[in-house]
Amino acid sequence: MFKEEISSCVNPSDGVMAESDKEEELDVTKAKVEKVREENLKLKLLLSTILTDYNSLQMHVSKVLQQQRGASVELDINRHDDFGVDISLRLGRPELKIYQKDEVPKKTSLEKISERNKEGSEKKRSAFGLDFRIQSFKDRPNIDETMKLDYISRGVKEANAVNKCVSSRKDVKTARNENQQEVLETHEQPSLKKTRVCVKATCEDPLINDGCQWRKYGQKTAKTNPLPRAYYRCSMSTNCPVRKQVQRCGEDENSDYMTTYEGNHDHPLPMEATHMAAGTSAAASLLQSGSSSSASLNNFFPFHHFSVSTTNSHPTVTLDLTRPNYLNQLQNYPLSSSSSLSFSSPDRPSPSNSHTLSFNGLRSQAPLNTYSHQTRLSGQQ
DNA sequence: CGGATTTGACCTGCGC
DNA sequence: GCGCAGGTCAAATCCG
Repeated sequence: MFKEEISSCVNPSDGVMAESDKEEELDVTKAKVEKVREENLKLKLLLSTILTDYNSLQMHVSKVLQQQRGASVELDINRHDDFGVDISLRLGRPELKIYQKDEVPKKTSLEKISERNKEGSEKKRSAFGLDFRIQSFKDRPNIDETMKLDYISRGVKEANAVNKCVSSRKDVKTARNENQQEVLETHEQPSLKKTRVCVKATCEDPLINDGCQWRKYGQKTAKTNPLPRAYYRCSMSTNCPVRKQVQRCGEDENSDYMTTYEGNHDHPLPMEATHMAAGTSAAASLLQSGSSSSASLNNFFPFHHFSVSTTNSHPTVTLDLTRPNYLNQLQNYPLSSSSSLSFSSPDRPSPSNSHTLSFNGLRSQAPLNTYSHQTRLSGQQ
C-alpha cells in the first residue's frame, strides 16, 4: 500500500520533465547572460566612442572660440546652414601661405624643389592644410545645443564605426602572432575589404596638413607610374595603424597629388582630420551597405563631386573636389540637399554595375580654395 | 643625439 | 609554381 502511494506520488516521467525544464531554464538564463554581456560590450564601445568624441570636441572648443573672436569675418564667409553648424574643409595652403604673383619672384622648378627640400618637415606640414572650422550657434538660438553636438558626433561615430572594420596588412599579420581571436574575427568578416581614402590635391607640396602627423617609412616607384609613391604612417600614436600614400599624378610641377589614406586611427583625431574621416567613412559605409542614401556624404563634402565604386579588391569612393558642385548648386539655388554620386561596383549584381544618385542641394558656402581635390575611398575608413 | 627621411632588400598577394 | 608588382622593413643617412 505504502509503496503504491509512493510510486503514485513520484512519477518518473515528472522527474524527467523537471530536469529538462531546469536545463531549458538554464539555457535561457545563459542566453540572457550572454545577451547582457554583449550589450555591455556594446555599451562599453559606445562609451569609448563618446569619450573620444567628447575629448576631441573639447580640445577644439577653445580653439574655435578663439577663431571666432579673431576671425569672425572669415567665419561668416564659411557659413553653413545645417543645424547651424558651419563646417568647412579646406585642402591646400592657408591664406597666409598663398603666394601673391607680384610678391614672389618666379623661380625655376628645380630651385623651388630644392628650397622645399630644405624646409623642415614641420614647415612642410603646415604649409598646406586641411582647414576645418565649426562656427558658433550664437546666431541660431532656436537650435538646441545637444542637437548640434549630436549632429557632429553622429558623423564622428559613423567614421569610428566603419573604421573599426579596417586593419592594415601588417596589423593582420601581427594579430596572427599575438591574438588568434582577433584573427578569427577578421576571418569571420571576409567580405569587409580594406578602406582607402584618396585625396587628390593640386598643390606644390604633397604633405597636406590633414590634422595628423605622418612619418615617412618608404618610397616606391610603381611600374605603371614612373613617379615615386611615398608611404607614410600616422605618428600621432605609437601603434596607430593608419597609413597614407602620396603619389604625384604627373611630372608637371602643378600636377595633382593623390593621397591615399588607409586604416583607422586608434587615438582621438583632431577636428580637421575627424571631418575628413567622417565623410569618407560615410562613403565607405554607403558602399558596403549598398545603400543608396548618399545624403550623409553630401553633408561632409557638399561642394564637390564624389563617386563611389569598387575595384577588384577595394570599394572606391571618388570625391572630385576639382569639380566643385557649388557652381551647379548656385545655379540651382535654392534647391535643397544635393550632390552627385556615382556608385559603381563590380561586386554588385546591378545590371549596369553602376548607380547614379543625384541629389541637388545647396549650401550657402562656396568652395574654400582654388586648389583641386579628389578623394577616392575604397573599403572602409 | 634623437627623430625623420632615404633607399635597397625583403615580403606578400595575385595573375598566369 | 613562378614571376611580377605593390607594400613594408630596417639600416644608413640626414638634419635640427
